[in-house]
Amino acid sequence: MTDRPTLQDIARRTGVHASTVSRALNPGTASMVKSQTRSRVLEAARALGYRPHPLARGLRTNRTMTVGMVIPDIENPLFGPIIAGAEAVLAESGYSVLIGNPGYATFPAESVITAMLDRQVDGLLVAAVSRRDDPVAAAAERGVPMALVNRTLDDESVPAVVGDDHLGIGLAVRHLAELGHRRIGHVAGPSWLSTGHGRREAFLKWMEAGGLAAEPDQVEEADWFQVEPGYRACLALLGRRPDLTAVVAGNDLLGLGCYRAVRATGRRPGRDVSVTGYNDMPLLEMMQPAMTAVRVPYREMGGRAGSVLLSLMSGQPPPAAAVRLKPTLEIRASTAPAPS
Amino acid sequence: MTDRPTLQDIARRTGVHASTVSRALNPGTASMVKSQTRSRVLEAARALGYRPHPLARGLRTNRTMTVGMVIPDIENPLFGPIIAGAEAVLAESGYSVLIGNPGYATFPAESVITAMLDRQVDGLLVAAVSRRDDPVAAAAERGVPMALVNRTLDDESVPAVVGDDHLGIGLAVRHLAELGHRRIGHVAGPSWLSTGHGRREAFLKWMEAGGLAAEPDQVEEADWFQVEPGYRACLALLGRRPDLTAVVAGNDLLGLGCYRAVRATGRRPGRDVSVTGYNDMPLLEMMQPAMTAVRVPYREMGGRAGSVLLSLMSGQPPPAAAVRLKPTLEIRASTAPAPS
DNA sequence: CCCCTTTCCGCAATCGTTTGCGCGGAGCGG
DNA sequence: CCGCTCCGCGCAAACGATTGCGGAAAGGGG
Repeated sequence: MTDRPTLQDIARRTGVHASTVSRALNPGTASMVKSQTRSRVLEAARALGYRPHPLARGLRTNRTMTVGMVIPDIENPLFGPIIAGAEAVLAESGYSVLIGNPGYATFPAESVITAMLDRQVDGLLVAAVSRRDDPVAAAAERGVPMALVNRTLDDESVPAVVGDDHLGIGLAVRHLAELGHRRIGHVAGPSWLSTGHGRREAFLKWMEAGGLAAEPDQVEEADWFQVEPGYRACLALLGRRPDLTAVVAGNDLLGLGCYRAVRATGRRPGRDVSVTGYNDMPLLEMMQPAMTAVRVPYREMGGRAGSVLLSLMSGQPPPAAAVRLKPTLEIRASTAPAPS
Repeated sequence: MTDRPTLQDIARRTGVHASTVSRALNPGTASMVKSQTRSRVLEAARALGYRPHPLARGLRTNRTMTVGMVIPDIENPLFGPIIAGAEAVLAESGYSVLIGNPGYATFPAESVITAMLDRQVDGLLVAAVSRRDDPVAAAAERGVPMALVNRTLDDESVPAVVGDDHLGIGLAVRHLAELGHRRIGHVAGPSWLSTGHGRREAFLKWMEAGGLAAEPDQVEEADWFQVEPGYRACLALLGRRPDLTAVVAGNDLLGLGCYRAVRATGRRPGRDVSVTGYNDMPLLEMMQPAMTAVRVPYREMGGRAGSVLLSLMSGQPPPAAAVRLKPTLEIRASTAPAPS
């Protein structure tokens, strides 16, 4: 609040011109200044506690050292680690993170994005994207450096950092197969999201690869990645196919919905019907039964996305393909040998 | 990315001076310009799609329309709703939210705060504060508009929006008393946090008020608001006082730790020993048994904090006392009549 | 001894807004 | 008809940094 020292102050103190001070302080132009005067400038700057004024600098250089991060619903615990990972990496390079939360209806994603661009952010990190998302693609088209996190566009026209869903679902299916399960169902997430779609495809592929039956009626789609829709979908699935001995859920919350559905049919999850989750969110191990789940490294995902964005902003070409992080399988009590 | 229209462009188009355009566009100075020219200016501005350049404006006015938000560990699901609530309210008034995450050891809170002040934020929202937090108090002393969320300072020298812990603990204790419990224990959070401290004090007060025994050995403090510390603390508590029939936990996670501790003594939570949580985080109702908990309106808390900050930034005096939001009690299966 | 190159640094413009100041003209009272 | 007060608007100076350009001094080669 008290007025901070400016370049002029340092200039007066050292008897040189402000432009020289600027050059001395800026690593890129430091070589244009005699090392002796440079050190005098640095000394004075340190003594006065000089901090470059970000707005003045940004006005001149068109860089704000700020990136925008668009998160669909922050309330989802999933995004905490992603934000934390990204923020840590970006802060390391001096960037700050502006977060925007397209509300349920209040602020559509488009307005959040334009608001951020108006604010002259240097780049964008978008966690909220459907398989075809026009505002996002449009912004990318306009040359704004940007990276997607967690979900991606169908055409992969924008660099993205996501989990390797194919691998992850494979871990779950193979684990169940090894336990002797042969009739396995899938409660899928919304097919208009890359995660919902991709995991469903992966499920069918892996079932086939394992020589297991993969009829269309073994898959039921939930409207949304939440407990209640998972419950309804799984209830429909089990009603149709009471012979299933295991269910691969597209998401942890869907998995919890499956618990309820299994119980509703008078059976016990983890004993009569095995269930696997996806994401491995916190406290999953506290459920009864503790849920076996595919663990996605979300914090690392945020960090990698930050790195990708950094390299984009420094002018480097985008990576050829989406970065896919390898998941692991956390085996707990919700999966057991198939009842014979 | 493509160069945006400036005041000059509008000025040229309407044949007036740029300063007139500025006045016409600015609500505060709009009365200084003839309404006819004003409407011509507005028309041209709309036609060109003019957006004021935030950096240029900020440089001149010393206002960035940005507030910083300091969150201790974003990974904690607790903070999602707080962020969402604050962001929604602030966005309504045109403010953007910059988030800072003092890492475990990488970036201390102080450096995060100074980084934000360097960026010329107009105000600060701090969710990470211990009962005595010097960097925070110092920044407030310097006149930076700021509000605390969720936790507060002992001396309440800084405006804060928190939950009413006294009321909340009262709900839990009275509920248990009505169920016939008379020997109730408390697993407290860290006493150096206002939440941990306040809830412990409230517990003792309410026990006394209810005519129930409140010996010091009925309280055990956990190192941290997490499951594992809660487990250890509750184990110690039950080891010392096997006669307790109920435990009030300082936090949901501590409550989950209590579940484990109760089971470790060969009893069943919710049947032999009742347990209450605090916060009512998502999925608590999915636990076995579903946990009775005091629900704190976190989203509203974030929103209120945003409002307080807005009024501070508009120059109004700080509210006399901390805003305390009323909690409610969600009664579930982890509390039952005391065994006779 | 002269000229050319290099090194170091000052000058001033620039980024896009806001705002104090002053000026011309219109309106009005005397 | 003069002088006063407003009203509406232009002028130019900020805000604090970066950067192209040019100039002075120093150094080196012929």
